[in-house]
Amino acid sequence: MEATTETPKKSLNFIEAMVEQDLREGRNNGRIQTRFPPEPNGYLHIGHAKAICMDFGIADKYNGICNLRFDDTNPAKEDVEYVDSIQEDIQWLGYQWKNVYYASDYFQQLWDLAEKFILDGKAYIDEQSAETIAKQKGSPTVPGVESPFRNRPAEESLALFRNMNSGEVPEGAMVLRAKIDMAASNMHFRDPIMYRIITDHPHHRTGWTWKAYPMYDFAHGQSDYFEGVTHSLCTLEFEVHRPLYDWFIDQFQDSDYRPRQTEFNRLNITYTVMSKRKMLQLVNEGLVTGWDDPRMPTLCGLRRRGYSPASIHNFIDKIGYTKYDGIIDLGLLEHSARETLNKSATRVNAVLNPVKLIVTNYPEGQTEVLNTENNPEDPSAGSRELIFSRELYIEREDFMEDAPKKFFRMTPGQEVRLKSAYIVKCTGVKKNEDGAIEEIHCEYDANTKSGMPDANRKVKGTLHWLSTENAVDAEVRLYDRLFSIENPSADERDFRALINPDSLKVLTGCKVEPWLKNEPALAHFQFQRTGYFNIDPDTTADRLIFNRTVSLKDSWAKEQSRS
RNA sequence: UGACUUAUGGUGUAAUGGUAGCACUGCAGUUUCUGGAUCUGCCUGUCUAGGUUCGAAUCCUAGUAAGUCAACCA
Repeated sequence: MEATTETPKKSLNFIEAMVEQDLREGRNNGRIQTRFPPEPNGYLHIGHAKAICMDFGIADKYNGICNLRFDDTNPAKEDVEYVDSIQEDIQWLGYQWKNVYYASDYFQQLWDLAEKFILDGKAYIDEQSAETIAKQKGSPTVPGVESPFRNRPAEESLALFRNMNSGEVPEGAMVLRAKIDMAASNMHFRDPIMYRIITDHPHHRTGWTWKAYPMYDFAHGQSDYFEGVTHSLCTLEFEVHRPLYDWFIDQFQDSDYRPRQTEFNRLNITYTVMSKRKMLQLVNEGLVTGWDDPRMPTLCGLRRRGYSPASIHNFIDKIGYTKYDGIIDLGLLEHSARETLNKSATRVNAVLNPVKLIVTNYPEGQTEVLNTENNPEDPSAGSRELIFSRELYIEREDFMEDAPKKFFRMTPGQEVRLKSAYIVKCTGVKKNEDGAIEEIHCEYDANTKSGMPDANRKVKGTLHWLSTENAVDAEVRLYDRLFSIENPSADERDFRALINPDSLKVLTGCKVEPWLKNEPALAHFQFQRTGYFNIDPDTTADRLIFNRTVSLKDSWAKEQSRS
C-alpha cells in the first residue's frame, strides 16, 4: 500500500480541506457525519448525483457516516413513489446510507422545541393573511413592519399554536413566526415562518395526525442537530439561509456540538434543464415520455440511456466542487461516458441503415465462420463468431457512387476491408427504376482473410457488415440534446419552445448480430464505428430496441460538415 | 438601490504569499483491420485600478460584472 514513487497528490476541494482542518482541530470530537436530504417530491437527477457523491464521499473518505434523510415537511407535494425511487437511485450509484431518517420522525421534537421558543418569547402566532405578511416584509432596501400580533402574550400564542394542530383552524388562518428582526438586511430574518397549517393533504407517513407542519428553515437545521450531523452540505442557493440556520441552533444548543452548513455550487449542464419544476412540466405535458425518458437528466433517464454508475462517477470526478456557479459543457458528460464505455463495452456489428452488398465471386450458398475480438481495449473480453456469406448488409452511408478524394469507404474501383473478413473491391451497383441503389456489387480477394498472408495489404477504409443469413431486425432510438440552445434556463422565452425537435429519431429495420436478442435490458455495447448503445427495457421477445447512449467521435462527419 | 457569495484560456478546475498546471473542446500530426481508441504537439487564461510585500492568481481597499435572497416550497 506504500507508494514509493510519488504520485502527485490529488488536490482537495474546499470542503475536503475544511473537513481535514476540523479533524486537525478536533472539532465535534473528530466525528464526521453528513446526510443526503432530498425532499421526496420528484426523481433524482445528475445534479443530485453530484451532491450524493459529496455527502457520501466525505463520509467514506474520513471514516464518518452518511445518512439518508427525507425532508418531508410538506405533505402537499410528497409521495412514497419518490421515496422508493430515490433509494433505488442512490444504491444504483453504489452508495449505502447508515440509516434512513425522515424529518417527519422529528415532528414531535420540533413541536416541543417550537413551544419552548414561544414560551421564551422568541416566537408568536400571527393571524394575518399571507398577503399581508408578505407586504409587511418590506423589500431588501425597505425595512419591514412588525405584525400587530408580534408582542401578544406567550400563553396566548401557545394556546393558539395548539389550536393550529387541532384541525379547527383552517389553512392560512395563522402561522407561527420567529421573533427576530423585521429590519434585518437578510430577508430571512424578518420574522420567518416556522409553522403553517396543511389540512387537505395527508402526510405520506404520518397521515392525518398533524395539521401544522414545520417549514424548511425550522426543520432542516434542527433535524441535523437531532441526528448529530457535523457537516451539513448543500448548494449555494442556501447561503442566505445559513445565518438563520445558525440563529435557530444558537437558541437551544446545549453542548460544544453543533452542525455547520457549507454550500457548494450546484451542477448546471448545457442543453438541458435541471429544475424539478421544469422537469415535472416536461413529464406532465408529454414533452418527454416520462421521468426515465433517455433524454432526461434524471438518474433513471441516464440509466435507461446507457450511462453506467461508473460513467456518472467518472463525470462527477471531473467537474469539481467550488463556490462558482458555472455551466458544464454537455460534451464533458458525453466524454465521460465514452471513456468509461470504451473499456467495457462489447463491440458489435450493427447496420443502422442497411443496403445489400453482394460478393459476386463468393460461392452462392456457402458460408463461413469468422472470429472477431469482443473488445480491442480488453483482451480478456475474448472473441466471438461472425457468419460470412455472399449476401451482406452494409451501411448505406458507407457507399458513394461519385466519391470525393477523402472518402475512404466503398466506391467503384476502391478496395476496402470488411472488418474481420476480406478485402473487397466494388464492381458496380444495381439500381431500381427510380434510380435508387438496390444492391452494391463487389469481388473479394480470398487471400486477404484476416490473419492470412495478403491480409496486411493497406486499405484506407474498414467497414462493419452483417450477413443477411442471420442478421436480426432491431429498432434503434437515436437521442440528441433535449434543447437546441446552450442555456435554456437563462433564456426569456418559454423553455418548452426551446426543445430540440430532433432530440429523438427512431430507426426501424436496423440489423444487428443475432445473439443480441438474448441480452438483458440495459446491457451496453459499442456498435462499431457508430456509437455506444444499450438495450431498452421496452424490448420484447419479438421487438429488439436499442438506445444510443452517445455516438462515437466522428472525424469524417466533421470533415463533411466543414464543406 | 440592501445582504450574502463569486470572478484563473471557449468550458470546468488546480496552484493554500514563491515556476500559472490539468481535463474537456478546437486545430495539426502519429498510429490503427473501428475515420473509434492510443500517442504527440499546438492554440488560448489570473475582471479593472490602487495598496501591502523581496515576491500577489492568492492578502487589503475601491470599482466592475455575475449568481442567490423579499413562497404559509425545499
